[in-house]
Amino acid sequence: MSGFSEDMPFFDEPNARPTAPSGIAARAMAARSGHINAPDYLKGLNPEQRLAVETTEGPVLVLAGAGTGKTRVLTTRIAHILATGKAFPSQILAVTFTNKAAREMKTRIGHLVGEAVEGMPWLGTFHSIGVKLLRRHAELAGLRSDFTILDTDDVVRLIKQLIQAEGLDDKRWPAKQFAQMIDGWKNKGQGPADIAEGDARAFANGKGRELYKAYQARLQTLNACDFGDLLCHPIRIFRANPDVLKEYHKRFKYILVDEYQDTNTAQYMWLRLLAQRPDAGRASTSTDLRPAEGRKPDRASAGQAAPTEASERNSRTAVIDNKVNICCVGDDDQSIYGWRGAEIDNILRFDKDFPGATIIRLERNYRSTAHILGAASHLIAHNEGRFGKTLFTDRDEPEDGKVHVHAAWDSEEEARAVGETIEAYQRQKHNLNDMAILVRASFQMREFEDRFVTLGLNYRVIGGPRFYERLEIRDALAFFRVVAQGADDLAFERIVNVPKRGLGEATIRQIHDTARALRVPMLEAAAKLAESDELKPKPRAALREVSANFERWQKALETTPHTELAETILEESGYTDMWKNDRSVEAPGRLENLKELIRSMEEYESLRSFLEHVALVMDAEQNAELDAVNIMTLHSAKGLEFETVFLPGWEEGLFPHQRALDEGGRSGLEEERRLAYVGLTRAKKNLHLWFVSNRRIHGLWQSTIPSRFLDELPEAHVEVAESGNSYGGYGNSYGGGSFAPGRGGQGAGRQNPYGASRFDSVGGNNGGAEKSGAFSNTYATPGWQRAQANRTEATDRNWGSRSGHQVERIGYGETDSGYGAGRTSVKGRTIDGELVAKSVADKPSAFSVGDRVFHQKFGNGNISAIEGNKLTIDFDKAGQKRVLDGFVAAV
DNA sequence: CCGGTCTAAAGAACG
DNA sequence: TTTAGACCGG
Repeated sequence: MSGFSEDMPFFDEPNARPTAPSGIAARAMAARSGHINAPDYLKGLNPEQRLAVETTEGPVLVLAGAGTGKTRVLTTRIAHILATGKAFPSQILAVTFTNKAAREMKTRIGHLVGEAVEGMPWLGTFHSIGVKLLRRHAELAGLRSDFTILDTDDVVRLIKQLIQAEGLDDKRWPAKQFAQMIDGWKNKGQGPADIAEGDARAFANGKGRELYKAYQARLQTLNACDFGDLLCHPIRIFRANPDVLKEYHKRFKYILVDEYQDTNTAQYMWLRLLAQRPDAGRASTSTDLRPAEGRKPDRASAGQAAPTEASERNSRTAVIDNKVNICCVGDDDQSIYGWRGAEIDNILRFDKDFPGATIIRLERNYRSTAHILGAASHLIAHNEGRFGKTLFTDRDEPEDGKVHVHAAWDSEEEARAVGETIEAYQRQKHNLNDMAILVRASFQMREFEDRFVTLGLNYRVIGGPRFYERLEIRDALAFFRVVAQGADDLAFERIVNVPKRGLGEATIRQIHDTARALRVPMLEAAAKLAESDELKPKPRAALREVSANFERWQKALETTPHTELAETILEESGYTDMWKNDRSVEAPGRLENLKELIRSMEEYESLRSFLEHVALVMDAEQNAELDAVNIMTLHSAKGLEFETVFLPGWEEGLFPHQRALDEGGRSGLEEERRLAYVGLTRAKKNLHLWFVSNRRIHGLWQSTIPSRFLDELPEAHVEVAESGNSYGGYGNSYGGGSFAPGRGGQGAGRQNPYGASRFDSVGGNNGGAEKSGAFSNTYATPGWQRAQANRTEATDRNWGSRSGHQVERIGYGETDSGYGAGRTSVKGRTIDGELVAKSVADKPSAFSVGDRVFHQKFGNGNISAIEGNKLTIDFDKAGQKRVLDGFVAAV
């Protein structure tokens, strides 16, 4: 058992019996004696869910559509395995992607099974389980078991050093870019030797592979690894050490994977290694697969008497012990992380990877209204690469409204209208917490925030930078890291001159060189240098102090409680003082955060375990008390649900995003469509989509055309609504419905869905007149016409500020670009009839400085400057604006 | 070492 | 338009 240290008991099963509490065990036994009295935990499952829970043996793929009870199935399945005694908690490997999901599973299993979950050591994220494996077998990967986990920021800094060490220009070859490349390789499970020649050549004049190698070597000397290594190292260890792998084969009787559609190639390989059995599929009692000594093959069959169907299946299992009991749960239609390395193919070819797999579809949706489901299903049906599921619901309540599509003139009006609609809901006694605005790109948030601040409407931004990514937290952690792991050069470099001690670039360079020459960590090298006379007095004294500090702290590590030590470190290093003396607006907040950091340390037993959790699982807490509208990206909305959902920005170029189309082509478009599907299916009752005619992108006003996804919504489930403006008189419109009633779709314009849109004539003045005839369908209603007429005339109200307004930011320091005043309108553009539109490269403008031009929104003006196709124009009335040259005409 | 100035880039983000 | 990062001068 190489790699298992004494203090990490590994196959330490409780002797007596599975740890399911007696209550559950009793219920499980009752279940076995007949099907009439199913245990409580199975009650309330629909037939498909129940099948997914009870099909414990063999490979199973559960295709769980949005809102079909996926988590319930997963947790109940684990509870079922435990309750029926098929496995001990420690014999179940259950992986998720996020800490949140892992946490939720833990608590929900806890509710089902009682306290027994405490014994589920292998329920966690891919990464946390990866660390666990790697700590056990660190030496097989050339690491010590106290290795450090570097985050993205550390990695980039490290790579930058390497690039410079290679004598390369670090501006021409940005470290960030290379970090992403490495990440991509690791997502595919590729080491330096495995990467494609082309990839290796693409960076740093063909030095890509070398750099990658140097990077890995550097990590090893630092006794560190990056996130990707948490998967790749175990894979390599398993491959090179069959005996180690075999132990895990024996251990894990059941494997469960959440969100399987999001797995990347490395995760897939990792799972394959753990799931594969040397002679899988063949009934066998081969010695190497026998359970560990001192244990019966299967408690359930061995220990319980009644020969029921369940126990029979168990005894069969005991014979075919090498069968792969892997259950993957996911939804191919919600695969939205291809850009992060996820391989939707993993889920699509599950039955090829695991022959004889049972595929179970969960299509009964418990979340949304029939209209919402209808809209979402119809949209996603436009994708080709999918299993094909259709969500359905029994709900058919007359008061359920259709999906609302709104048009607005520009993004300001959009934010205004959404705000009004939210207030209207609020007057109907809806909680703000039950509402969410889901955007495609985070820069869209800005406009809503501005608006809500003006309105005094509480909101909360979810996502964004996390707690431990803040400057002060990262600094503090760097101190702790050096104390805990003296070889952590990156951390050392980060704080050696914090607060400023006069240790500039030159001194650090010198420490670096000394460390290299002596082959010791920088901390040690610094200590040596401080004693030598190679430095000038000033840096020498400073360095001496630093190394004395660390020496003292490292000694204290063994004797002092870690929270106390942490406080001492921050005090003695002068770090807290540094912020106390800082008079910037952020300083008090930073001090507060440091306090919070110390507070959160109390939950861990040692500095080391705390550091590991910080790297892997630390989230910013959010304030659920406050009633506030939720604002987040579509990506971070996956897995959530809200009573009322607003989806702004459904325009070509933004959604689907142009870059997704340019880089991903057809599959990029399909992923965008899945993202749209995710957005639609977040809504339980009310769903509002918005598109605008004008949006400012990177400071330039551009006209936009409605998203093709709008055209893909079925008319039967959609109605076009008047946009909220000052003419609407929204106050009491909900329930009564001032939205224009649709007439039932005739499907006009379906033949050429992407060439022209039935929204063309309403989204803006992009050639509406000539087109409207061809699209006289549902949307040619009086309400719609009115909305159009009003759209251009929308006026500002006198918005007063409300007292008690609160804003919460989860994370901080958003860096979104925003929109200012001024609007423009534009002539229409067409996109390719092909599904994938290409962006147009900047062409030099045909205009010259001084030309007199006309702009639909701003009127006449003179061009004062030209950059490529971007014009700066002094308008007679509207002042100076920057617009794209396609949007003006010569006068 | 600090602070002002210039430039380039600006999609989503898990651990 | 906004922003972070590099760059330069004091």
